[in-house]
Amino acid sequence: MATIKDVAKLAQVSVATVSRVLNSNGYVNPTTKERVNKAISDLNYRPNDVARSLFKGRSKMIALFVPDIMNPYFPELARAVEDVTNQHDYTFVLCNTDDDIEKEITYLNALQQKSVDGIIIVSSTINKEHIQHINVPIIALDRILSSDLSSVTVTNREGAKEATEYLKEIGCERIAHICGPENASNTVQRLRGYLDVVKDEDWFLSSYVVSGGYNFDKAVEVTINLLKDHPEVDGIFAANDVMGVGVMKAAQSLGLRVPEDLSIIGFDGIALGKTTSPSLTTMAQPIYDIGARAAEILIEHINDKELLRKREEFTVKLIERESTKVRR
Amino acid sequence: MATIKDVAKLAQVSVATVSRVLNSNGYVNPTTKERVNKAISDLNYRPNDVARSLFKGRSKMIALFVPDIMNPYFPELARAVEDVTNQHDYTFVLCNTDDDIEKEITYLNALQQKSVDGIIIVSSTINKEHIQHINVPIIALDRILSSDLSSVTVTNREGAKEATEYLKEIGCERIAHICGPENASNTVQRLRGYLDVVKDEDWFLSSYVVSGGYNFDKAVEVTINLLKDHPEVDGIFAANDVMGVGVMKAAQSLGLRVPEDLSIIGFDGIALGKTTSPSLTTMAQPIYDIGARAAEILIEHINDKELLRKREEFTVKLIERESTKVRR
DNA sequence: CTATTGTGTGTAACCCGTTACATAGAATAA
DNA sequence: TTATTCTATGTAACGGGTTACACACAATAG
Repeated sequence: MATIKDVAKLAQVSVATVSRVLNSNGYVNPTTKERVNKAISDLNYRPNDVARSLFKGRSKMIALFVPDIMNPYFPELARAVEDVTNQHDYTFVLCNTDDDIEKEITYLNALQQKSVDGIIIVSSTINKEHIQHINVPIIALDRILSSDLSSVTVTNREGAKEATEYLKEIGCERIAHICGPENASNTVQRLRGYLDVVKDEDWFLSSYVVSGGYNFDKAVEVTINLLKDHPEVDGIFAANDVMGVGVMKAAQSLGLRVPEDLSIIGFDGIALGKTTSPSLTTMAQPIYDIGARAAEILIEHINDKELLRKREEFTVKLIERESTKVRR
Repeated sequence: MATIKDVAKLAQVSVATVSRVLNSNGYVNPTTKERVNKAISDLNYRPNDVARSLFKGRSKMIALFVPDIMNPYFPELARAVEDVTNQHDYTFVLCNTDDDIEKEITYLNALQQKSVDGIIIVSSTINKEHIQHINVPIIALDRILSSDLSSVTVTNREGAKEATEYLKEIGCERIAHICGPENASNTVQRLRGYLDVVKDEDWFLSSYVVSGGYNFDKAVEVTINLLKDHPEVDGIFAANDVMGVGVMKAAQSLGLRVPEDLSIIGFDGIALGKTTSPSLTTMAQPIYDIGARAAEILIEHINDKELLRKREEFTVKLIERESTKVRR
């Protein structure tokens, strides 16, 4: 690979002049500039980003932490972050953390050593202390990690409330909830939204809430148990779509008709919900927009270290599909 | 951030000695070593990887090109590559190419400028010429890009043949095929496997093959048309699971029972196939293993520039689920 | 007892850019 | 006409590591 010295030699100028041409700063005589550009293209020269990074202390890389890219919520998020990242000439690094704090810390260190410019984090385990000594901008996504971090989230509680109310509206009289893992903040929010609607109903039982850990197989299993114990349940709000589809699978395996016998609503709005028969009604998040916005805010922080903390909250939107009865 | 000089000063040695301790090479007196290690931990020093990369000309980064991480086949692949990558202390860079050669070339250049150590590519557009002047090891995944590249693929043709034969065995008498996009090499292979079985059947019609572009919505659409034109079709081999689920959706929307009226088999073995009712019978690829193996071979190439080209082919395996009639 | 090898450490060049600073001629201002 | 500013370019330090080479002393060999 040609270096800036080779270009300088061929164009008969100093490396400083070549650098000026490359970065369009300082004075360069148009004739000289042309000579340098010719040398650059003749040698097919491309500046070494590593050397640049070393001097600048910045690497033009952005990392995204997700628990597991195999969870279908994350690919769209990752895609959004990558797209924005690329538009701004950053390179995108993906880190699967398994919500394992050890792995997260290892990544945090490795990325710092690589002078990564910023990190977007979806995590249930990282807290203020883990990141206080990190001098790279961090954005919390989907969940809030620390009071002094910018974040992009959604109206989990309100959305959950709306989902549950929707089930009531269409005529469900016993509504259960399959919630996520206890340690995730959005599990708590969505559960609260559900309880906001049902806790004062005379039919409400605490056993109408069971945890499916945001996991398909677990959701199938707990739903089967729930429906066996409580055949009166005619509506289920699943805290995410993966579990919503699990609930549908469970219902169908028990011979229940969806939505005639059981209405199901999910949360997230991932593509999976469109593939089932019947397709899944859901409270959809603008997943791509969330990821894109997080990346934009991160880049703002990178460009302006003094930028104040931002908190942005997207609203979720009901998508009526086939897993719920038609509104009367 | 502390530098090696700070450590050297604190430990009262030269930077060379610190470097020797860090890299465990050369002679270092045990006492000195201890002093250096103390200084390192006192300062919480971590070597700057950018400086290291500049000197070494290697960055400890590996990139994966996929058409689109939102296609559910790729997250598992990406996960595998990332896991292996991490085990060997590499950082994982994900690139969504949309099978757009412009984007691919842009990435190739950007990664070279970053001294990336190796690239794993899934692409239908990149060919020999695009990569001949690239001096970084490249592995072709899922599809073969160039005769001189190591690759990891699956037995597409044999798997397709087996899938089609399976439909025959369970009693299907008119078997159609929803194929992938024309430009993908595995589309061609899977189509050949299908034709190997059916081309000499007296019932076979060329209109039994339609393209669904590996896409859910497209597959739903073309299947509806196919089944309207050819109500005699009682078995469909979809070239991937996403389309297989689309076929199921189409069949159910037409009021057909699966598998009683129509048996459906997919290809890939992604998690999606387990979520539907009925669940999707498929020719499963060992997706994780494929990705992991590609990453391992890449690392072998990185460590040994003289390593000969390797061609590894994984076999696919029938997973009988509920979308096909039971074998008589 | 000298020659050789092993041990332990430091100096400085190198990787490849960027940029502060120096220099100098040309253009403009006073 | 002289002072000042603008234009144009070069030299060299710098970023933070790694390592070739030099040097010195200790241990072992002959």
